[in-house]
Amino acid sequence: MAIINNRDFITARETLSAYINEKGLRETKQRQIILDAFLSSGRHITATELHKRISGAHPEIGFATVQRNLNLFCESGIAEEIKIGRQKTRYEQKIGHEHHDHLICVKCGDFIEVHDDKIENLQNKLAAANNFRPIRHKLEIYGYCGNCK
Amino acid sequence: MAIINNRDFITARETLSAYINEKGLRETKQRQIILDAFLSSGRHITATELHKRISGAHPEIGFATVQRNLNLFCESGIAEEIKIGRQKTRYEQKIGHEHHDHLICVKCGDFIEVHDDKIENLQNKLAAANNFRPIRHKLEIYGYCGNCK
DNA sequence: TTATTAATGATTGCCATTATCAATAATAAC
DNA sequence: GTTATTATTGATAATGGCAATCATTAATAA
Ligand SMILES: [Mn+2]
Ligand SMILES: [Mn+2]
Ligand SMILES: [Zn+2]
Ligand SMILES: [Zn+2]
Repeated sequence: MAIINNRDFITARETLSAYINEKGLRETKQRQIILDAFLSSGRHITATELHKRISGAHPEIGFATVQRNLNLFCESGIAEEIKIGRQKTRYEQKIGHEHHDHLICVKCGDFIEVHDDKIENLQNKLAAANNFRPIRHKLEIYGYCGNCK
Repeated sequence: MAIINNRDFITARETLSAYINEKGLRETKQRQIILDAFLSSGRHITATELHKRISGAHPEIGFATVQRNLNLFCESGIAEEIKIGRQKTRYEQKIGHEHHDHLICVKCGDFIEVHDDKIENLQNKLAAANNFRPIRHKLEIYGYCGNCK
C-alpha cells in the first residue's frame, strides 16, 4: 500500500539520485532500502518509526543511518520536516504532494491536510506589506477533529 | 522601558495572583522578581536570556526557578510559548498584546508581528469545511526582513 | 586491482528542558 | 507568636532527541 503512485516513486528516486551525483555522494544498499521504506510509509513518519519498520527485514541497519538519510532526503528536496511543539520531528514526502498546511487534532494527534489559495495569497500580501520576502511558511491549526469533537 | 503599560502590568499581576490562589500555590519573592523582569523585558525572550537579566541584581535566583515560573506564567495565561524549529523556547507576554502571527527573518532572526483578520476568518472557514473545531493556530512566515534582503 | 573517501553502525556528546531532593519559606492552624 | 504543613527553591542529575565521532566497510574512479 504505497502512499504515492509509481510515477512519483520513480521521480523521487531520480531526484535523489541527481542530488547524490551533484554532491559527489554515493548510492548504498542501506540508502536504497531506507528510501523505499520511506516512500512506502504513511505520511508524517518519525525517524524512530521508520527505523522500526525497517528493522524487521533489515535489523543490521542502524538508527543513525536512518536519521542521516532522512536528513539527506530533506536536503535533496524529496522530504520535508514537520515539527510540532517538542514532539519528535516527522518527515513528509514532497514528491507528488503539493504544498499544504495541517489541521492537527489535540486529542488523537491526527493530521488533516488542507490548502487554501486565498490564504496563501493573503500571506504573500501580508509579507509584502511588511517589506518582507517570504521563503516558506508554516500554518498549523490546532483543535478537535470530527472524530474527537 | 517597560514594554507594556502600567494597566497591563497590573492586570498581568492580578491574573497570575488569581491563578495562584485558585491552585493553592504561593507568592514568593523570586516569583515576584521573575514576573517583573518578564513583564519589563522585550518580546520573545528565552528562559536563559531572562535568567541572565535577573542575575545581575539577583544572582541567587537559579535558572530552574526562572524556567519553572515561565512555565507557570504560560499555564496562568499571561505568557505564551513560541517554538521555532529546535531553537530555545521563547516566551511572549499575552496581557495587553492581541493575537498575532510572525514573519521570521532567517538571517537576523528578527520577528515582525503581523495580523490579518481576513486570513484568520479564512482559517476558521477552512477548519469548518473539514469538520474541525479550531482552538488555536500558528502561522509563521520565514524569509528575509527589510534589513536583510 | 588499487586508491580514495563517503557511508555505516555503535557509541558518545550535546543541549534544552524536566525531575529529583534536601533545605527553605509561605500560608494556615492553633 | 508558635507550630504544622507543604509549595518553592537552587543545585544537580536525568531525560530525550538528534548530531558528532570514529574505526570499519564499501562505493566509485583511476
Ligand atoms: Mn501533511
Ligand atoms: Mn510576537
Ligand atoms: Zn482527533
Ligand atoms: Zn533580518
